[in-house]
This record gives sequence, structure tokens and C-alpha cells, in this order.
Amino acid sequence: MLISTKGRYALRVMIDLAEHQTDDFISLRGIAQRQEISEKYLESIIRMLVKARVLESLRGKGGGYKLKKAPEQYTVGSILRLTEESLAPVSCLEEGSDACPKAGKCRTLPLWQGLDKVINEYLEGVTIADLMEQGDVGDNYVI
Amino acid sequence: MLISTKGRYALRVMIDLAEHQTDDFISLRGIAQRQEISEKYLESIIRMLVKARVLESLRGKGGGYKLKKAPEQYTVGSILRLTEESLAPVSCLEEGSDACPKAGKCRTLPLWQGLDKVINEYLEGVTIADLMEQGDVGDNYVI
DNA sequence: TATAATCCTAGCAGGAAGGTAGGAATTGAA
DNA sequence: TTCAATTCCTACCTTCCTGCTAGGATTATA
Repeated sequence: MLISTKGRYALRVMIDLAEHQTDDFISLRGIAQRQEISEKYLESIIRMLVKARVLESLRGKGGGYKLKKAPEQYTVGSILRLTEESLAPVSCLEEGSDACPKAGKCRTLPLWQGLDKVINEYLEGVTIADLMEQGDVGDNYVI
Repeated sequence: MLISTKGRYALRVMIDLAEHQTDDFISLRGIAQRQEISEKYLESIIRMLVKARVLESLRGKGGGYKLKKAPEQYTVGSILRLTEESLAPVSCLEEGSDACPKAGKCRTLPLWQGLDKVINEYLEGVTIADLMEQGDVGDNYVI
């Protein structure tokens, strides 16, 4: 499995915020209740999004979260990359992993590179806006 | 990460057997040494391939393993499906998992179905023969 | 000052990945 | 017949990650 609950929940948070967008901040509690996810767990996920400056936050009464940009400007890939350690299909392609000494003569490396490319292109071709309403999806978002 | 060492090693076994194909059976020890993988671990992986009737085996002296079909006839996807529990990118698409009660109104399900499709199409488009010699790769096997 | 909210650190249970160990069964050859 | 080479089978172990929980510190509003 490539995508953990962290990544899936992060996307659902983004969609929820996009769908309930106003000038006000939206509280964790509201998101958690609508999405039926534990507040405490969701908290840790949302904090990643705040740290990555994808969300704006405000503490104290009336506080909460808000998207920083328009939903069209967030690709699915850019969000998943924040919560998943890596989207690489195999460990040898993970960022920060040293180049494999056998890379030159590896029979399968090109296979994994190709798979990686296909996955990334797909995930970069879909935005949060595309996910908001089924039936009004982007060109790249074809099942 | 989508693909475990089990899957990667299984592919390497298939390639090794394809490249050293004769009428004789090829021993586990030989494969393990060429691929620099622990004999004991490789043994458990190869047994999956034998059980799935992808390989033919012979016990005793002079025994070993052999491909049952030509390398062109094994897609990468068909091999990986034997060793990986599931190639689905998210748990809700795994075979045998009950349909999610929220599937009807799920904002992200089509996203995952699309990703699943892209991954499977890619992996079905490459065969063991494609992996044998770089430079002589199939049409679908483009980086 | 009370209350509502986010921030922060720590920890934990369960399962899977990756690998090891030891021996039983089978086959071919001396 | 016996020995050596080989696959088959079962059990186990360690380490890491996922998914989740707990408890409190900090900040803003009314």
C-alpha cells in the first residue's frame, strides 16, 4: 500500500476546508466531526499542513484553520508528499537514499523509475478543486 | 512504499532464470549467489512462485527451478501480485475488503481508483523479457 | 478571568517486513 | 545401498512503522 491514513486524512481535511471556506477560521473539532476522524489524531496531521504553510492557523477562541491558497492551486501530489515519508514505489528511489551501487547494471531500476513517473504525473494532475465536486473534474482526473 | 523486497526479489529471480535458461534446472544457491540475496530468504520467495505454478521445480541432486513459460508471457504485474498482499494504493481498494459504506459520497474514491488503474496498466505493460536487456525494451516500458 | 481553541511532547499496542534456524523429504550418482 | 545435493516445510525472531491516545502548555477572545 502506497498511501497511509495520514495522507488520506490530509486530503479530506483540505477538501473539507475548501468546501466550507469563508473568511472565518474553521475549528479542528468541526472538521473532525464532519469527517468522523479522532480529534487527537487529526490534530497531528493538520499540524504537518500548518508547518508546511499549506494552512493558516489561529489559536485561541474563534481560532482554527484556513486554506492559504485557492483549491485549484493545491495538487494532490503536493499534499501527499507532506504526510507520506515518500511516494516512491520502492526504497531505492526514496529521496535521501544513497544511489544504489548496482544502479548501473540493475535490470529493474528503469521499471521502478517508470512506475514512479506514472504515479507522480497522475497525482500532480489532480487538484483539491477537482476533488470537491464529482462530475466537475479536471481533464487529468479520469478513471 | 508500494513494493516490498519480496516483490523486487521475485522479479530478480524471474529475470535471472530467464537469462540463464537452459534445459537444466537452476539451483537456488546459484540464483542467491548471483543476486546476492540470502539463500534462506530467497527460498521462501521462490516457494511462492512455485506454488503459483509460475516456476517448475525439481528436488534432489541436480534439482532446482525453471520458468514454465517464455519470459514474454510473464507481465511484471502478474509476478508482483503473487508476492505483494495487494498492489492497491489504499486499503479501501484491496481485494476482499468490504465496500466502504461511504463509497457513494466519498470525495476521494475516484482519485484512488484512477491511481490504481494507472499503476496496474503500467505494470501489465512490462514483461520479464522487457527487463532482460536494457535497450531492447517494449513499447510500454518508457521512462 | 474564564473559556475556547491550537500547539507540543511523549508514549504505546499491534502488525508487517525482513530475515534466520533446523530439519524432513526427495533425487541422482558412486 | 549409501551419500551428497537439493528442495520443501514449520516455526520463530527482531526491528520498524502505522495508527492512535494522553496530558498539559500556550494563546486569543469576550
